[in-house]
Amino acid sequence: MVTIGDVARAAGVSRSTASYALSGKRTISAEVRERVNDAVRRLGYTPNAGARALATSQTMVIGLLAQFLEGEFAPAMLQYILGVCDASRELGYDTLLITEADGAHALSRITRSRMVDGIVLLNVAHQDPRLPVLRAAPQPGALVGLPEDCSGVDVFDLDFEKTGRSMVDHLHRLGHREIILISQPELVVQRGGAWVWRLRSAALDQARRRGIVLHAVFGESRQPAVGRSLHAALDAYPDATGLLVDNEAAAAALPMVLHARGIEVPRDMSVVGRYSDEFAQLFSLPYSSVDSAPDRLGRLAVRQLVRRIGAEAETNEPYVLRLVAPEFHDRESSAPPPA
Amino acid sequence: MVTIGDVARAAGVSRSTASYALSGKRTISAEVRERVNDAVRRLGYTPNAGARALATSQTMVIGLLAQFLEGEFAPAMLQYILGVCDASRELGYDTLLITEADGAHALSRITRSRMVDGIVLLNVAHQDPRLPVLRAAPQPGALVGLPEDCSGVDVFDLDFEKTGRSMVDHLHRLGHREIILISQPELVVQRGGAWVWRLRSAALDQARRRGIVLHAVFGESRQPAVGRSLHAALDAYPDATGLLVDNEAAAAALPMVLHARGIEVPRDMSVVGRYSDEFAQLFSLPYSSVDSAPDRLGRLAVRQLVRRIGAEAETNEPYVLRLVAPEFHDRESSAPPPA
DNA sequence: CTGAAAGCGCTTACAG
DNA sequence: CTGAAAGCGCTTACAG
Repeated sequence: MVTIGDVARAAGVSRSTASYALSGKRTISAEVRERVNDAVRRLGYTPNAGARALATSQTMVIGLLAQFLEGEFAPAMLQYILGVCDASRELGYDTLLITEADGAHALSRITRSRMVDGIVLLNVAHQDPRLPVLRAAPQPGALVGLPEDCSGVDVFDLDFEKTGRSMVDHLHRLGHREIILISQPELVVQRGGAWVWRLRSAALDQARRRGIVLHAVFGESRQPAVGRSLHAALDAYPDATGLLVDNEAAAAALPMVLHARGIEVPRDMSVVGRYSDEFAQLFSLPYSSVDSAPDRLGRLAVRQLVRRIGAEAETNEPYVLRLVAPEFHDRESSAPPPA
Repeated sequence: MVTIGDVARAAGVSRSTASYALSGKRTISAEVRERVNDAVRRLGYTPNAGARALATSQTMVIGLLAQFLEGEFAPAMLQYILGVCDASRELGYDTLLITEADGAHALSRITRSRMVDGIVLLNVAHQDPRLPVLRAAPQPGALVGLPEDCSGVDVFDLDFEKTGRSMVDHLHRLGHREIILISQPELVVQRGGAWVWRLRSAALDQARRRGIVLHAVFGESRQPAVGRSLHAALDAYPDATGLLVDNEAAAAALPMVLHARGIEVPRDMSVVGRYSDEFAQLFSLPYSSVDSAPDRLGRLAVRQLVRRIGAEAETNEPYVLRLVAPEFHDRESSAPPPA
């Protein structure tokens, strides 16, 4: 293994000079710098990450805690992961991906062993058992997902409340007076998936304000249950003229279900979803939707995390709570209700 | 930060004794061991990963190189990633996830800086630019995907040739005499996606042997193109009675297409796919399929990689080339052709 | 059964 | 502008 000592010897300088020449942390004569760079190239030198981490207390690695929970749609998670991973790399960091079932335990292991400079938590629950661990850790953390208690961390999420209201308003404005909301499975809510009820209760409230009827039901996360639940909802509320879908699996299953029932969108039924554009494209979901922007949220979290890693012991910068406004993407799946 | 020195002091022993007590690498009196363990618990000690890596030359991290290429179905990749990640953790390793576009460059960075003990390459192409880099690296590597040259690495893949033959035979046995094969997009093949043409040419050869007609076409990876391409294939070969689908996006789009054309499976058309069971379940694809077993392949690769990391400089164990036999999962989507 | 010391490969004050 | 030395926190021969 070629070390900085080899480089120094080849360049005829001391190890410290070689190190400074590479880091640029002090002025080095052009000639010496050239000799060092030459040696680096000739010998194919790359600093040992472990040694550097030990000396600097910086690993240049970000820990990413993902969770694949029952009742959630795994492919949707991938987009957050890729956003975080790509953004990290652009800022000079690698990504340690943690998928352990016991997230709190994994987080403790990762942070205490100093494997990472910071943590991104995905899929944060209302009262997330990982949060106390994260607050106690020496590294900063950024969340994608809004928990009950945001203290000590930077938080990013879609504004689900505004999303719910805007989805209702969109259909109300077109003249719909009875609509259905398909949420995530009830299991997700029970587990503390606050985003689900945040959208749901805001939608219910907005419907009340507008004086229209909203039937809020929980969907499923897998076929064939999800298809059945859609049919059940449509059977239960035959007069509904609009459908709000806050559930990826349901959105993916919806075309078949509507087709089977001979329902044409938007002629017979208006539909508005809430999922990422990537998702919409992959499955060609022909419904207007609010973009859940997983890539963007992941990137925002990383950017703030890296800023905080850099700031470190500096002025106590206040923690960020950023709720991204819903962006509506029109795919012409809504219209006034049938006469 | 609490170090092993703190533990040693608290336990009233030397640092080496504390270290040995924790590693168990030499016999320590029960009493001392207890004192050390107590101190560890009281102080909340966890070894510093960087320091340990420096001392042992072992990072206990596996590098996972994924690629998200145009024309490929990203959600399918997730299952390989999770297989690798979970298997690594079970064997005591963490996973560094690399998604950089320039895989060869990233691989070089990761291996030369000694961030990882071994490498898993996903989505390996026929002539993969990452392979020369991997062979030159000091760490061992395991591949998921069969390249042209397997020297110096352990290789795991589905037996795509056998898969292609068995899919054809399955329909031939039922009496089908004209069938269509939908492969991945041509772009994937051009880029060196050998698995695509391995299945395809084996299927073509097997059809020839059986004396039946096989129309092999390339599909698409996204809607709406994928739906159009399915319609086009069905328009082009109206007498075909069987459909082989080696394309996730096409499989996901197929129910809608068949529905739209009034084709009932298996009454009017027999269908056999090639995708993971997880995928089939997520989208409730009602077609019999050969399981692409991403989770299993990822796990196999990791297990062999870890074995090789352990073996290290030992007897030159020969490299493994393991092609997993196709497993057929019957979902009753095939039957004799209509009279 | 235990301890003192060297060494892993870096970086960075401290001196000049 | 450069070098000799200390130190980051571990592990592991070497001695006893």
